[in-house]
Amino acid sequence: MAKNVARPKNIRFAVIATDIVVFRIVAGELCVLLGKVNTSPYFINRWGVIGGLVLPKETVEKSAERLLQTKAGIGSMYKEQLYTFSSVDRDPRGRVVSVAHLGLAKESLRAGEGSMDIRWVSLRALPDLAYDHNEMVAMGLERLRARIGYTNIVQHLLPETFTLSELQALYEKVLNRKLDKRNFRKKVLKTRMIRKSGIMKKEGAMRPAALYEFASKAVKTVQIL
Amino acid sequence: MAKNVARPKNIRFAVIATDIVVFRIVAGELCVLLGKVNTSPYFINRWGVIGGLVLPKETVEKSAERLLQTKAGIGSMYKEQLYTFSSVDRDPRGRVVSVAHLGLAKESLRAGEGSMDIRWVSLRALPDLAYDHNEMVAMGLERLRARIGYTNIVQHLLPETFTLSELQALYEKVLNRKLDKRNFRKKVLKTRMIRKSGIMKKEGAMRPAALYEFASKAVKTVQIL
DNA sequence: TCAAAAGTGTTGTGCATACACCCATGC
DNA sequence: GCATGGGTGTATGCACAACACTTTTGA
Repeated sequence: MAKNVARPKNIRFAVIATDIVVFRIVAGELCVLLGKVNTSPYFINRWGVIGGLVLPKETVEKSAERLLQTKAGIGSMYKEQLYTFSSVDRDPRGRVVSVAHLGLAKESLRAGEGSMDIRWVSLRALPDLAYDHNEMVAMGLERLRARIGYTNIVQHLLPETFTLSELQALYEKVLNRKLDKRNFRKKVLKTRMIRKSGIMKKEGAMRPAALYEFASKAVKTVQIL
Repeated sequence: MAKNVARPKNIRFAVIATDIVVFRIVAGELCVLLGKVNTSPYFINRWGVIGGLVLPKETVEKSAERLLQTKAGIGSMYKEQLYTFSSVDRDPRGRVVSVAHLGLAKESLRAGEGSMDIRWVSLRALPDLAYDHNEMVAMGLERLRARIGYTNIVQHLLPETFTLSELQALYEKVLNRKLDKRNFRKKVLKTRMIRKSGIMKKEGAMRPAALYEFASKAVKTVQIL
């Protein structure tokens, strides 16, 4: 290496944190998981995504998992790294570098029910969040939109079995636009990423719908849209 | 938030670092910038990508810029965040969380010339690197490959003006496969991401080639391949 | 006139889009 | 028999892949 640069006396000046932008469909709406933030005097009763400090003996991924568990009572879910936010003044209390994650939760999952401090909030009614969390949510949504077009990660927002109409509705929610039913079915079946479960869904006074399941739980890239 | 977790007595246990995987075409080969790593007794005379500690008053992006400047004498270049590596034992000396970046350098750029500690190394002859740097390089290459297919970032590997054959050769180097000349030209021109500069390149006993330039310096997403 | 790279079009095939009606069920 | 969502096919145009020869220049 060329030359040594002046080093700060204390090289451990920063705190490492992680934040998780968790999406989930709730009552037909694409929602994000928020928790109350109270870091007086800077943020009083604001909302923010779930996050917290990384511990000395855990990776940021493990930390994200632990924080979801302890702060929102959520078990395991699909997660991927999103972006690392390192603005010097992103936390008014001091230097905090946060590794943001994208998380996807199934509708069946229950989190923070009964708690006043944890809520699923529709993206169409997103408040001003603490810190740079609005930016994180925007980035998470952008990433989700991109990735459902070429991977099978939507499965993490769906139950084990689902109808094609439900799958299409989910794509439409995430992409925020209508899709053609026949073309959607052709495309999604052509990828072979889903297959018929063999079971039918009977519900109400309607023709029963075939229930499908994902062929592989591993994240795969396939051209869908 | 639900409950408080036990916090470590010193929450500032970690060091934040950044590493930059810089690609550049050198003599027709796709190369990556490496520097000598000597962290006795763990790594003696190994190679690794350029990196170092983030300072208290800089973002990781600024830090990457500074480190490239001071360690390799490189000015500004295109950079984007790649991934944050946080394995607990990725650095044998202690906990270091590193935010890796992807960098692209033009062939005209000179770095570390004359230094024994800085080298551009062909990807086809990549040695065992220090830390988790092989993983970083692999991830950087994967990202570059994906992104040249749908953005105009190749421009950062090219001089201001270039011929279509040079552009195609670059795509072939990065993707490591041959492309059809006529189809390549049609596709790349259809995106309108490049345009004729109006100048011709005369060289040797050959038909002169039209020189092209990028229409926009901003990173844009366009369907290319 | 030769060597070396630049430049250029057509055709077939498959894929995407647009679009509307019948089906199965429970009440 | 009606209301509700489930399920299906075709025609058209567009995009992509495969493919080979002529042009321009300097030596």
